[in-house]
Amino acid sequence: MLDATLAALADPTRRAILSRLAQGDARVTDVAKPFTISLNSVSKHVRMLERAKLVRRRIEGREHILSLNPQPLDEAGDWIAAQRKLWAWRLGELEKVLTDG
Amino acid sequence: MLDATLAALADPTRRAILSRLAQGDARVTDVAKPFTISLNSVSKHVRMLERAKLVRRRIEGREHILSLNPQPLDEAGDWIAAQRKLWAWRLGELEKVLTDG
DNA sequence: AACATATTCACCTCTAAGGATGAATATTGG
DNA sequence: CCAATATTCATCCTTAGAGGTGAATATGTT
Repeated sequence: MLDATLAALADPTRRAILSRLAQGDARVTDVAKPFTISLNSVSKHVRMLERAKLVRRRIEGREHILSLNPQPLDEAGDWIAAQRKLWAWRLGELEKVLTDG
Repeated sequence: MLDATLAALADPTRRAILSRLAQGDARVTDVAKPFTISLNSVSKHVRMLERAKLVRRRIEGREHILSLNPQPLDEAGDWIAAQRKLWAWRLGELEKVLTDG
């Protein structure tokens, strides 16, 4: 699942959509407002965020209300945190070898 | 810079390459060994990792030695951590409203 | 000089993503 | 019923990525 999550996060438009939703649930139109691109393009971005399960949609009449789902972000964060630790350890060992022995 | 970093991390082959390099510097050929795809394709993945500055290359004779650069990973990790906090806060507030208010 | 090794370059194919526009669908409000 | 609103569907264009193969380049070895 990391694939879809990280790919979804790689696009600045989608990150902006997520930031918007972090302030509260919103309709597709609301979310699209700040962008210069077409509503249709925003709709596609939203669909990708849904595919990555970062965003959920509930339909109320003709309005689609979007909300965040933190789970995939947690997973991605955990993976990166684990790598950070590994890398830091590895670079620390290297340092030891260079200075101490 | 987040764009390139997250896009680079979105591919499983590239994440595997990074994991390999976390165990120690290695040549392009070494890094390519576990994969069934061609050396050429791996070389291209390495180039993308370099573009994202996650990997550095030093040339020793005919060998290109690859090593990790943790900085972009730190930035990506920080962004995700910040979002996680924001989202958690937002969902916490929502919870309050639902139960208490 | 000749050969092997390490890596990239130049192309080609296929698929997916990002953008646009115009039409279709569903719902709400007079 | 009819018009406006909210959203997606269908289609098109362009660009980038992931994969492949074969040739080119550079270095090391005998």
